[in-house]
Amino acid sequence: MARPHTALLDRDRITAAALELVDQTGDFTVPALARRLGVQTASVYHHVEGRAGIVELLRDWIGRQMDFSPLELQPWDAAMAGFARSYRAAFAAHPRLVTLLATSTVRSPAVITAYERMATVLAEAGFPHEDVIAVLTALENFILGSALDLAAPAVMWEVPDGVDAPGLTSFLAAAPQGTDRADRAFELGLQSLLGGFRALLKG
Amino acid sequence: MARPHTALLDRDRITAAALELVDQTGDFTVPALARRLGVQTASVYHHVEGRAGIVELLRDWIGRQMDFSPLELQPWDAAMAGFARSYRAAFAAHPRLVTLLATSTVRSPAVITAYERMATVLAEAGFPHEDVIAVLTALENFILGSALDLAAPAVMWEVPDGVDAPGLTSFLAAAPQGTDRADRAFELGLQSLLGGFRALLKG
DNA sequence: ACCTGAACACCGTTCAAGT
DNA sequence: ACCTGAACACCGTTCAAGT
Repeated sequence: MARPHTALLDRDRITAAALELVDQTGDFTVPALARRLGVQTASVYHHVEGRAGIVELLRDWIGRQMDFSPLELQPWDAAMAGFARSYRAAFAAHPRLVTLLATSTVRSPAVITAYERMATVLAEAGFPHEDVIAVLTALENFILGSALDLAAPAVMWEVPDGVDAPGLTSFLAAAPQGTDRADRAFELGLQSLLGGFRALLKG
Repeated sequence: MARPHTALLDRDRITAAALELVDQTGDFTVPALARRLGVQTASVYHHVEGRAGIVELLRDWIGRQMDFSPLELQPWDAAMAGFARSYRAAFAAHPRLVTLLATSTVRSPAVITAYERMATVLAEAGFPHEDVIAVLTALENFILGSALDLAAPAVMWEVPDGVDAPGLTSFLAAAPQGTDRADRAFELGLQSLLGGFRALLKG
């Protein structure tokens, strides 16, 4: 074939195919990607910088799925809650993407801009300047951990044979199941964290 | 050679070698592991159930590094804080292990027992039984996210070229650097989360 | 500029053969 | 029971050759 008149490949098509593979299998390989796109493996390398480049495409993509308009809410803790929910919701739609992107350095322009806005909001709310980053990091850690929880199997704690954990077992039975379980833990944790942040402002 | 009189391999030696590789390179492969142990790749498979089995060995190992004696502290929130610090400290000693184990299902007998104790402590402290799991999950999510933060490069937010984030940049400069940065965020988040949990008990 | 086919070093896993 | 050597299917990446 060699160079066709209309390109067979572009970064958007690569991103979409990679996302499908991750959604379906939890991971992706370059050959599987090429197969799905009806193209040779080597062709993919003309559009991205290796497999790592495809992971970066996915990282950018998920950043662009987030709705950051809640950042304009008042007061500051409503903005923060809205941001956190939007962040987690993007991953909730593609839970298996989380493990792939779980290294925490944030580079995505959209997400950086969102954190810039959050930082400003926190400073205006009266948080000491030297604490702003710690507050944001703590929130980010909680969101990321909660996103990972979405990718986990239905049960978070699996009591192995020979281990006696009657309390845990009965509380697991009393707790919400399925999607509700992760949602409930996220909301309870988010409210608690924000409540704690509010207390910091007064202290 | 074939079967030697004293076995060349056992699960402990495999675990130790895998841990060294992860500490040094951030990952491990079975051939590299075998090389380090002076053994053929195939030999490893007589002692573990594939590469996944080695990951399980590491998961068990890290669980056994945690000191759960703080769980006996009074009151309940001191126990919870001690547990969280012990959990994170184990990963702090081997930060690159976190990504490898970041899927959240907990199976390790030691860690399950610790959560059993936590669950009991929370119920005795007065938390509604249907909320116990959500409280534990929220804490676990925060700890896991914070552990991932330990494996991240020094900078959590990397402002890319062309993006303007003056606030974030200046707050990053005002915040603690290096190890202190992650420690500070963890402690601030932990205190906030526990503060929020305390408020739940009163409401 | 973009796609192909072939090549390379590497990985996870299995298995018959040896003690 | 435990280790080896060889084999297999697979992966990430490169590169010369074609349009």
